[in-house]
Order: sequence, then structure tokens, then C-alpha cells
Amino acid sequence: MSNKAAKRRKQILRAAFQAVFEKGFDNVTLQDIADYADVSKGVTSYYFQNKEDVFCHLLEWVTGKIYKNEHAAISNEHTALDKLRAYVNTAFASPSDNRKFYRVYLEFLSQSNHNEQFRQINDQFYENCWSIGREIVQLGQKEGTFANVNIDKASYAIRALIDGSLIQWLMRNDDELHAFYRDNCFETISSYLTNKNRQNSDQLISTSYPEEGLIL
Amino acid sequence: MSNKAAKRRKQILRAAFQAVFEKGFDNVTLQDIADYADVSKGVTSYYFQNKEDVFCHLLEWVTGKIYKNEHAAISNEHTALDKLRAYVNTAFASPSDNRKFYRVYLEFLSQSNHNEQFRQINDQFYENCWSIGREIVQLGQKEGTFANVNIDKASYAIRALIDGSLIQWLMRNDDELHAFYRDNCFETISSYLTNKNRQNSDQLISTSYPEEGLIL
Amino acid sequence: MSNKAAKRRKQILRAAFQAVFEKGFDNVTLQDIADYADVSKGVTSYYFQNKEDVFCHLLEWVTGKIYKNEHAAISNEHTALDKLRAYVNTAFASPSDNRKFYRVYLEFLSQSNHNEQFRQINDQFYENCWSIGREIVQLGQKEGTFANVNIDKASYAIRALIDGSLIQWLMRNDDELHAFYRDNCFETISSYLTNKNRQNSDQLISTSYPEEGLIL
Amino acid sequence: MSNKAAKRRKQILRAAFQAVFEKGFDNVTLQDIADYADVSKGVTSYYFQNKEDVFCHLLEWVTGKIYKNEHAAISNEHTALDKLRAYVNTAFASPSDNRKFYRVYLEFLSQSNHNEQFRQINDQFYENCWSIGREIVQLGQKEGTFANVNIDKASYAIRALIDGSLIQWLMRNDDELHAFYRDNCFETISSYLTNKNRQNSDQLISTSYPEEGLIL
DNA sequence: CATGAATGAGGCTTCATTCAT
DNA sequence: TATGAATGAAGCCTCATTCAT
Repeated sequence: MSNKAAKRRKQILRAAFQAVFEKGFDNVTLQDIADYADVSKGVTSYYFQNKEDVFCHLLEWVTGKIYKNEHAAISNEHTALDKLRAYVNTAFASPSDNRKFYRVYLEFLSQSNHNEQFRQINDQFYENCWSIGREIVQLGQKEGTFANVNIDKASYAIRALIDGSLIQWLMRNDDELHAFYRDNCFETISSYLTNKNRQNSDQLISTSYPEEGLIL
Repeated sequence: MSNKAAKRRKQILRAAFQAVFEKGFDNVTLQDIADYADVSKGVTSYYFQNKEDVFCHLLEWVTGKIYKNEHAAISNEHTALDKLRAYVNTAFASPSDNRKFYRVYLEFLSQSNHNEQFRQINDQFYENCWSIGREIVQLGQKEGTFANVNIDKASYAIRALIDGSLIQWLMRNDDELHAFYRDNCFETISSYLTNKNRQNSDQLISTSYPEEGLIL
Repeated sequence: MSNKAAKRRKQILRAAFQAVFEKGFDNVTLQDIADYADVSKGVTSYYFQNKEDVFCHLLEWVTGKIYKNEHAAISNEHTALDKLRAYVNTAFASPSDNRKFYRVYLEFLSQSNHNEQFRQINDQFYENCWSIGREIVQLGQKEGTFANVNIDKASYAIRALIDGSLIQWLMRNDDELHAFYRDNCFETISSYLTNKNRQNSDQLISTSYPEEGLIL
Repeated sequence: MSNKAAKRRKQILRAAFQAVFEKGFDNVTLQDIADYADVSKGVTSYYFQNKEDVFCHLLEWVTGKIYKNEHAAISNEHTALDKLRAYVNTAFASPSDNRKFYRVYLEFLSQSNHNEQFRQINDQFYENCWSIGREIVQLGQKEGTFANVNIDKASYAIRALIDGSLIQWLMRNDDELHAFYRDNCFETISSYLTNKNRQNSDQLISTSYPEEGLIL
């Protein structure tokens, strides 16, 4: 792909991101994207197979960006707690950035349930996020700072709390709460990771679920 | 509204739920809903103002149902930890129920960013969920089981972890992991709530964010 | 038809008239008519074959009413000029009445071009109106008040001017102009009828028209 | 707007005119227009905001055309009576043209009562028509040919009689009567304008109307 | 007689995609 | 490469009509 083509594609992806952010995944038209990119309507079709192709590349690009940013942040720190703090702080970059990313990310998560490609891209993103968590927990345990939790479980929980917190913050639509959620997220994780008095139960209790459709 | 009308509306909401679950919010047509409800095309428009009205009532109904179910579950228990366990277990009702609800719920969360009514209904749902969390934490602190965490913060974090865990579980699309996520969620919360060695920092550090748009 | 049925039909026609007046012919729904008549939706279909049938009877009823009213008015007068004045004054009954009638009448005239039944009903209305004109002109000529114009031509022109004036008045949408148009209409007609210095040319000049579609 | 676009729009307007003429305003579908224009269904929406926008432009175009034609006709004549004759003859262009225009025009007049834009376009058309009448009457009075009637009143009456006559002719649906109506219209107007024995009553008699709804 | 629930046809509109220029 | 005109599929919604109660 020529250099110019790559530039055009990036230009279109940025426009698509902005369009999804402002209008929502299913309300975005190719015309919208063209408008935001300041190009004509045919260009998008020229550089991407179709609309879905645009969104696949968009999801890939944006989750990759998020991961790289978070990864870079923890690389600059040396203790587990500092890395954890850096991880959370970077995940909670700013109200503006978080609103942009999580709005769009939520749209993609919804779509993933009906779109295998989106799901795979998100799987990769999850893997990346978990690897950050694992690195931090591993270091913390080596340091003796953290309790002896299962590393995978901890990394899942860390990302779950980060995502869950930012989604909750997003839905509350109040920028003032951003730092509050960020700090609460960090405190909750660190408190959990440093609790050495846990009654560890790694064994999985086999569960029998009630019949289907009990609730809804 | 007559009894029969109420029944019809419920029938349509169930159909809409199923339709959103299977096809995704924006792919659902009124014809789909009619098909799932086994009625003719015009019926949905007869009982609801328009498509959006259907979805508003659907969101209200389904989140109400979830809340009532969770609320009932903790009412049957008496210690804080039992209530917490009941809360988490009920939130993680079953793979089938969770997949149904969270797929649909994710769609609504996405839409909420562009739909004030959805947002308000979700606000109410959040309030309800937090009230459950508050009740549990308060009891745990009275019992001396839980550490002296800020009750609101804890209730936010509890719901964030539940939602975050179930969303992550949903995206991984592996029913086998359901019990694992459920138990991990419970352990993480209880470990966090029972850690009495925390360095509590309720003060909010004023934060200066970097310029807008640094990352994306 | 039973007395009650006749009453119901009249009730529906009144409602239909009001509905057409307010919403326009093609925007009127059977539900509208039912609402104005304060009956349920099925009633209209019960008393009339279908929507068009309602409108046929409505047109018949309303033009009949207008004619009877005008006919009665001139019967009370004895000189040609008094009759003419009465005719015009009754045709220009009041801003409110004229607005109601001519709005609805215009709708019917439009429809008549695509609806043979409407056309026939209007033909009858025209006949009735012309007969009034003829009666007045005949008397005026017997009195010596009016010039020796062709009676048919005069009666056509009289009605054309009345309708043309009231339509123009209606379109200008200014009640203040009502008396002005009424008086202007009367003066124009009487001036025309009393002009005895005309160069009468009853012979019809055969006309050759340009090819079709020259203008539009 | 490019030249080609303007051509396309004109093409669509012609098609819309034909469609309204044949099917009536409210029976015309965008598909009809597309069919008459021999283009695909989406084209009309491409060149006009929506259906109403098409009709607004259509009304503007067609009334403008009629006015220009009439205005050109009287410019070629030099005496008041010749101009008047030209005015009437041009207004009564031909059975075919008149049927086309007045059918469509009637539809628009009906709609105007529920559509402010149509009303405004017709207001402009009226102004234009009246200006023709005023020019003729003014000249006739300067010449001494016409009586000393109020110029505005005369110009209103002239157009009212032209429109009223052509509507009556249209409703009678008999092309043979066209020349008859045309000549009767001219004779009536000229007879009225040349009657110098009128009892002029420019003063407006204040009128008290009966209560509302007496008749209908 | 009267009601109003239910049906399903049909119109307006939006928009992804194609393709001639 | 880039444009934007053109196509036509598809969805929402309205509503005349039917019919069981």
C-alpha cells in the first residue's frame, strides 16, 4: 500500500471514529464519514471494501492504540504499585478521551455479539490488557507486595473493574466524577491485591443452574 | 389499559427482547418483533407509539426485572457475606440468562449515549443496584465483617465489577467460564471489603488532565 | 332508513365536514371523523360503504344546503337589484361560514377532476346556482333595470365571479377583506348588468388554438 | 447548482406536473413522479428535500410561467381594450393548457389552506396577476375608455372572474365551451369597465355578521 | 348497534453501493 | 484517484377495512 493510501485510510478511520462517537454505530452513514474526513462520498468505498470493513479496521486501530498507550505507561514504572497506578491512570486518561473511547468501544462490544470479526479483535485486545495485569501482579507477588492470588483471575478482575468503572462513569455523564472513579478503581484493586488474609478457594465448585429462562 | 392490552404489550416486549438478543438493536425491524410475537406487522405500532417507545418500555421492564430479582435474593439472607454471595450469584444467574440480559443490556448502554430516555432508565437501574450494594456494605460494617470503606464508593465498585465481569465473560463467549467469573467476582469483592489494613484515602486529589485528544 | 340512522349519518357528515375543513381532504382519517363525531371508529364504516361514500354524501349535503340558503334569500326580495344584492350577500354569508364552505368546496372541486360522482354532484350545484342567476337577470330585464345580456351567459358569469371572488378572498386569509370583496362582487355584477351601451356580440368567433402544450 | 442538475430538476418538475394532473395531488407517489420522469425512484429524493419540496417548486414554477406568459402578451398591445383582450385570451390559452393548469392549480389552492408555503407562493402569483390588471385599468382610464373604477378593486375582480370562469369551465368538462367562456369573460369585464353610469360607492359599509355557523 | 383490536398494503424516506466521467 | 449521480432495496409508519365480541 502506498504511503498516500495509508494516510487516506487513517484519515477515514479518524473520521469514522468521530462519526461513531457522535452519531452512534448504526446511525453513521458513509456520507457522514466522508463529511468528517472532508472527502467525497466515493473515497471510503475506494479505500475499504465496504462499511463493515471500515469498522473492523477502526476497532483494530483504536484498541491497538489504547493498548500501546497503557503498555508504555507501565513500562516507565518499576514497582508493582506504581505500575498499577500507572495502568489505572492511563486507562482513565481523561474525561474527554475516556468518553470518546468508551462510547465507541461500547458500540463495538454490542456489535461483537453479532459479528465474529469484531469479537476476534476484542479477544486480542483482552489478551493484551490481561498481559498488562499479569505483569503487574507477577511483579507484586515477587516483591511480596501483593497477596498470593491467582494471576489470571486477578488480571481478569482488574480489567473487568476498569471497564466496569469506566462504563459506569460514562453512563453517569458527569465529568466531575472521573477522578473519583479512577481513584476508587485503583483503591479497590490495590486493596484486593494486598489483602493477605484471604481464604483462598481456587477449587471450582461445580454449579447446577436452574432451568433456562427463569428470570426473563 | 385493559388487562388484555397489558398482556399484548408484554407479549410484544418479550418478542422485542428476543429479537434484540438475536439480531442486535439496530437490525431489529418491526416485522421481526411481529414475527417473534406471532402477530401481524401492525400490532406493534398499535400498542406502542413507535419503535423507540417499544425499546424504552423494554429497557424499563428488563432492568426492573433484574433488580427485583436481585433484591429478592439478598432479602432471604441475613449476614453480609451471605447477602453478598446471594447478590453475586443472582447477578450471575446462569449462562443462558446472563447472555440474554447482557447482550441486550450492552445494546442499550450503547444507545444511551445518544438517547436521553435510555440514559434515565439506566440511571434508575444504577440507583437500584447501588442500593443493594449499600445495604450489604452497611450491614457488613455493622457486623464488623467488612472494613471501613466508604459505602457509596464500595457500592459503585461492586456493581462495576459485576457488570465488568459479566461483560468480559459475555465477550469471551464460553459458558464454561461462567462459574469461574462468578466466583472470581465474589472473591474479589469480598477480599476487597474485608481488607482492614487499607490505607484509606478519602480525600480527592485534584487532577490536571493532559490536553484533549492526546491518545486518539 | 330509521330516524336514528339518519341522525347518526348527519352526525357523521358534520364531523367529516369539520375534519376536512381542519385537516384537508386527504389528511382526514376515518379515526378523525369518528373523533369529531364522538363515536367509535367502526361507526362510520357501519353507516357508509366506505370513506368515499362519506364524502359523496358530504358534498351533496353541503352544496344542497348552500343552494337552499341562497334560494330562500332571493325569494324574500322583489326587485332584481334587491334579489341580486340578497344573492351576493347570502353567498358572502360571513367570514366564518365562507371559510368553512369554500375550503371544503375547493377540496371537492380538486377531487372532482378525478371522481365522476363528485363532478356530477357539482354539476347539479352549478345548475342550481345558475337558476338563481337566471331568475334574477330575467326579472331585471323585464323590469328594464338590466341590459339585454344573454341570460345564460350572465348567470354563468355571476356565479363565476362569486366563486372566483370568494376563492380569492379565502386565499388572502384576511377576514377584514370579506365585506370589501362582497361589495366589490356586487358592484361588478350590477355594473355589468346595467350597462346598456354594450356592443353585444352573441356570435361565437371560431377559434383556432395553438398546438398543445405551448405554455407548460 | 450545475446546469445538468437544473435540467434534472426541471425534468422532475414536469413529471410531477403531469402526475398531479393525471392522478391528483394526494394520489401522486414519488414512484409516479419517477415513472413519468423516466428515472429511478431515488432520483426525486436526490434532487429535492422531500415530496413537499417538489410541490413547492412545482407551484412556483408553474405560476411563474403563467404570469410571464400573460405579462408578455399584454406588452405586445397598446390600447387598454387590446391589452385586456390579450390578457383574457392568454389566460384562456387553450382547452388543453387550461385544463392542465387549472386542475393542478385547484389542487394547490386546496392545499394552500393547510400549507403556508403554498399560500405564500400563491400570494405572489396573485400580486403578479393584479399588477397586470392594474396596468390595463390605469391605461384605460388615462385613455378615457374605462370608467372611473377603483383600480385595485377592478384588478381583483378581473382575476376573480378569470379564475372563476376557468374553474367553472373546467368543472363542466366540455372543451367546446372554452371559447364561449373566454369571450363571456372578456365581455363581462369590458362591459363592467366601460360602464360610466355607475353609482360609485367606494365607502365601505360596516357589516355585522350573524352568529357563527348559521348555515352549516 | 357499537366497539376497537387486528391486519397488511402501500408510501416516504434513507442509504450502501455501483459506476460513468 | 476522485467525484457524486443514480439505483433500488428495505424499514418505519399510517390507515382503510374487516370482524369477533
